[in-house]
Amino acid sequence: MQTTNNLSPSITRADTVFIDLRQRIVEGDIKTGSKLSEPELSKYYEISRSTLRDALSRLEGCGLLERKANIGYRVVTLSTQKLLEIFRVRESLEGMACRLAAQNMSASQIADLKHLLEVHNQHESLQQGEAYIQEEGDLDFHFRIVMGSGNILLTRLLCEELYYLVRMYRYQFGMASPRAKRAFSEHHHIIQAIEDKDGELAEILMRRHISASRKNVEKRMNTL
Amino acid sequence: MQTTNNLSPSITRADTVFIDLRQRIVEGDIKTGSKLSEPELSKYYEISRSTLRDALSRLEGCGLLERKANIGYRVVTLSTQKLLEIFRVRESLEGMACRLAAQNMSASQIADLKHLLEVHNQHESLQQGEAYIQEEGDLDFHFRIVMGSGNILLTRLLCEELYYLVRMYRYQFGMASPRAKRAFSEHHHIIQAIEDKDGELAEILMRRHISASRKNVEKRMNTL
DNA sequence: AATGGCTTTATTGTCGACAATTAAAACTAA
DNA sequence: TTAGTTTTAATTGTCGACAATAAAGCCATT
Repeated sequence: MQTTNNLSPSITRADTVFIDLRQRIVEGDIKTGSKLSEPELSKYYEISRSTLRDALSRLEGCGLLERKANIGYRVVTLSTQKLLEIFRVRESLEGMACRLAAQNMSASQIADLKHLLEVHNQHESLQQGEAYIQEEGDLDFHFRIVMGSGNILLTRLLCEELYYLVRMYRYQFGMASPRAKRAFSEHHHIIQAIEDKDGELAEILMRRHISASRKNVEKRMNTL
Repeated sequence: MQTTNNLSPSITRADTVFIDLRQRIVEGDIKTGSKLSEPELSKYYEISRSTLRDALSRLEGCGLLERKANIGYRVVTLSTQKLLEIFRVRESLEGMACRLAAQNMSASQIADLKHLLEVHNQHESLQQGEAYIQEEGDLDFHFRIVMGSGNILLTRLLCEELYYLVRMYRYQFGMASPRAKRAFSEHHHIIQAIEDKDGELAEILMRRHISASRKNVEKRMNTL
């Protein structure tokens, strides 16, 4: 029997351009607030404007681009205000994700996550102050907990929309978090609550964890 | 000086089709899970496939359509499982919105909201059991609180993505909530907390309010 | 009759060109 | 020179057509 191959990638030109543009925007290669010229980009990627616009519309869906009728697409502008808004949304969504993860994560998933934490701890002690790896590790931790929630909608909102914005801020605002060790400890407490199947505590701890990062940004903002 | 008219609507063909399709999908005129034929729809609206696809891509961004490469767009399918996921997300996001609304809503905004509640109460006592008005009123209440949060990202996620899905479920699952009076009372308590600037309580009450709806669906699901 | 492969048809992906709108440049008048 | 207006150029919105892929129909074989 020929099973209807539901997992056929069928990668399309617009897909590859979408992924490449997304990376260039997140990493700041295409500057914040800059206008995207359709003729220019279609020439760059050697594709037609139609397929480019397909890719651009998806990037708008991710919240990385903004569009005005008859004017065109612009890369979103970053601001401390918007960053604080993201923290608020993450606090609520990831708090819920953590509560659900405590209910739904399997023993092996939890074991994997604990192992991941150990690996990150090794890295941290080896290359102390290496902010990049640290931050990527942090996001990896959060990513896995969201996946562990088993809530597809929640996962889509966080992993396919917000996290690209989060990475964009980290790249371009360069937040070398001074709370590395504390963050690691908080991660440890969170996973303990998940292991104990204490969803209520897990949510509280995750919310505090993210809220602390937000307050950290607010504090720095006030000193500037 | 000619101020650059930033508020020029510049309504485009794709915009009107987008809005019309959105309504037809939400109200079930275009059936859940059905495949959208681009040639057919472009003929129906008397537009080219290009501008139709523009509208469709935006509907995908709203979570009303799903797309597979080389296969096309389908209206999302509804399920109790997905509805429960929406409730979880709403519980977290609207809880946060309510907390922020308690901090940020102006006195006049709060007064307007209280007035709205009274109007809804009148309607409810006049046309008892008229589920439609009741449900629309409920969503209007939630809508205003989200707006009152002052968090643009939060507002975008809820009002431009989730609420259309919520209305779609209400139209097509026809949830004549048996908790009308209780819901009204809960709304009253929530706005009281907001008026008292008690963000923590406001969040708890809103979460309970939404959680109760979710449990209501879960209960009904078990009896079927 | 049912299954597997092939052919045909239809749909989506991609392309280039024209029309409508906006932004820039050039021009005129004070 | 500067403000306002007109003209020009560039960009986006829209269109129809072709190519690539998937679905449907057909035939042969078991």
